[in-house]
Amino acid sequence: MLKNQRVTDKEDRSPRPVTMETVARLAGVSQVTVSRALNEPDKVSPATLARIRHAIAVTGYVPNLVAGALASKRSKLIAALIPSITNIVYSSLMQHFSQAVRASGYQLLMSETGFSQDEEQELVAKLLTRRPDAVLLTGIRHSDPCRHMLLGAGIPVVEVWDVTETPIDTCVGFSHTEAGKAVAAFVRENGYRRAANVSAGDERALRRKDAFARALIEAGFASVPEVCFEGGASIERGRLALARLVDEQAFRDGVIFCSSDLLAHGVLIEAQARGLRVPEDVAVIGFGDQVFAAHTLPPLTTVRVDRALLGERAASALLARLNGVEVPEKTIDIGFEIVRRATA
Amino acid sequence: MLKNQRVTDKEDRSPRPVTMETVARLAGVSQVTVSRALNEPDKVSPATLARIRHAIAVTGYVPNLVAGALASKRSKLIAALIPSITNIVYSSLMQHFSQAVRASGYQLLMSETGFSQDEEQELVAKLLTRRPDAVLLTGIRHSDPCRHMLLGAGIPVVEVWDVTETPIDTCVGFSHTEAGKAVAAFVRENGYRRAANVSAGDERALRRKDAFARALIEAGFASVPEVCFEGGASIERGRLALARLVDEQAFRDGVIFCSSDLLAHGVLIEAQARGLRVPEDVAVIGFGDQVFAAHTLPPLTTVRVDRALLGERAASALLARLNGVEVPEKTIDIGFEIVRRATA
DNA sequence: TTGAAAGCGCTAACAT
DNA sequence: ATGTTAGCGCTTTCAA
Repeated sequence: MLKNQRVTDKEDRSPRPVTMETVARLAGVSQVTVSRALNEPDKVSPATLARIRHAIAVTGYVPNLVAGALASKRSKLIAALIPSITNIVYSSLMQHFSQAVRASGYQLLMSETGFSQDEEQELVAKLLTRRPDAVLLTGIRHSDPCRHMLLGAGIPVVEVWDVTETPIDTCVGFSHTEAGKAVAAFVRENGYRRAANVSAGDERALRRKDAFARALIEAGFASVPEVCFEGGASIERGRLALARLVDEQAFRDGVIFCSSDLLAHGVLIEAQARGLRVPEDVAVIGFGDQVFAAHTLPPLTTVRVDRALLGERAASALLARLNGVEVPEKTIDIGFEIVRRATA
Repeated sequence: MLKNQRVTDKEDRSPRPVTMETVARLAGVSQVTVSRALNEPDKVSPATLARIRHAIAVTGYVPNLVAGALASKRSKLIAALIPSITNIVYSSLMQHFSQAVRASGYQLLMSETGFSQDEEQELVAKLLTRRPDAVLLTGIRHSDPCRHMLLGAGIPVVEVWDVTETPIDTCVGFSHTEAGKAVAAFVRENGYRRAANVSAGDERALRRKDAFARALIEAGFASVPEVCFEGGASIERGRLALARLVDEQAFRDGVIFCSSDLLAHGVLIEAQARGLRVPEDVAVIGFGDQVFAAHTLPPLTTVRVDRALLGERAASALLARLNGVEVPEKTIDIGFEIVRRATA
């Protein structure tokens, strides 16, 4: 007998994974019943349910969602592409979005595009390989192959942080052109005669900047000097920007519109280092209304975008489509708001 | 004929997904050959390879990794658990880690624990459901069920940001106790007679704080007042902390050790708002050496931890084990470094 | 170099 | 309330 066993189990030294079948045998039911106990417990009698739960506890069974996803064609995965995970503007959006979709049982597969369309396209290809149930994209500019892949996948897509009449599927955000114009109007209403732009290399930031400058030029400003950086915003770059504006572009006084609060904070610090008074000598307007904006010296005037709302709206747009609900509006504009504090 | 077709395809209105089989038929080969063309192109003749590639382009075939993962028992997925995605300390670690593992074809499934062990445990359960090939955890404190699940999964695990003699599998980080002591030594060497702590509610931060205070008390300091916050660090809380220290704890002068650069920055701002000179009245030491630390006013003295190195080491520890390489050391200490600038 | 067959662990019909 | 059967779209043997 013993010998027989030895012969039987040969090289069988790989630990068999615990599957539904394992649990089923222990509970004295069939494998499907275990599946039901997990997915539709009401359809299983209390007695069997208890036996199955016990068997699960005893075996330490962990459901295999990759098998489940293959069989059901639903992965319960949402792919999300953001430009940069270290940029709080995007990471906090992900935080809210993630929370909202998790409540419906979805997990997030997140990747960074580094603000590159090519990278984004490659990542979309990689991500679709996991058969996500939906996709979140940042911005409305995407390569054609990217759009095609997404369209071909036939899954809900939401583009965030911007609005367009022609989204891939749905989009939720606000108009960056309008934001730039609104800040220009604010600047004029407050009697500034000179203005400058400081901007990071974000396509949307550039559109705000351009709209801002255009509106001011049209209103009679002689020129709107600017300092633009490739890549991300930082306090260091904000300091550098003011230095350049003052030292190289002869910017003496006026208001500076920054494409992010981080840059604005840098401008504030550099102004202080140079003994420039804010807002008397240089006024500063940020963008984003990050948590620290209310606590700089002086408190920062900025443009608020409700990122929590953005995340929730993006999630509910996707969840609605995943639940087969008809969504009337393809485009949701959550707007923005100028928060006046003390720097302008 | 036409009629026949109609009858044949009944209700067949669901678009058949493009599978390897689809590609195979178009290329005139069997399905396995397509699989080989994708995974081991050298084992396929150039001619067939070309036909297959053409067929893939024509059909827009997107490989199904969920099927692949089920069959191969390798998901090419790494699960990562961090306390908070909006904390740059963790998000930048993820950025580096992600880059390193992506180079080997792995994707990241990331979730936030919100500094909670219970949440972490729940997330581990959820994540294991996706059958990741490896797991990254933040810190060395985990619930017992969490450890069990991970051990049971039989996959490589790396714990980051801390070191211990008894990791679940491997760990890479540095000693927070040693960091606290080192800062205390720095404080004494520089002749400070009074010190305080400002800390966020991070278990590791608390250990640094305690080691710092203990070392100073042992060295004869009368007391080390402290302000601790539950939850994350912020500039606002840094400002509030200095206010409390001065207004409520009669902290008149000395050095303040902050558990993060963000808190330190807040202290700096509040000091300025109160007309306190830095470092003459209050000296400040941060933690993390974030990019902005060199650009505050004055530039911030802080403790540098090489997060890029941490991410890379964590990745290579995991990748080595995934490749079946024997890893001699279970624990990697990447150390830290006090960066002296102008605030202390 | 290529193919046939057998699963991976689950869910989706369809019985009973 | 429970079970049977048939896949999901791949990879892994093993043959040819």
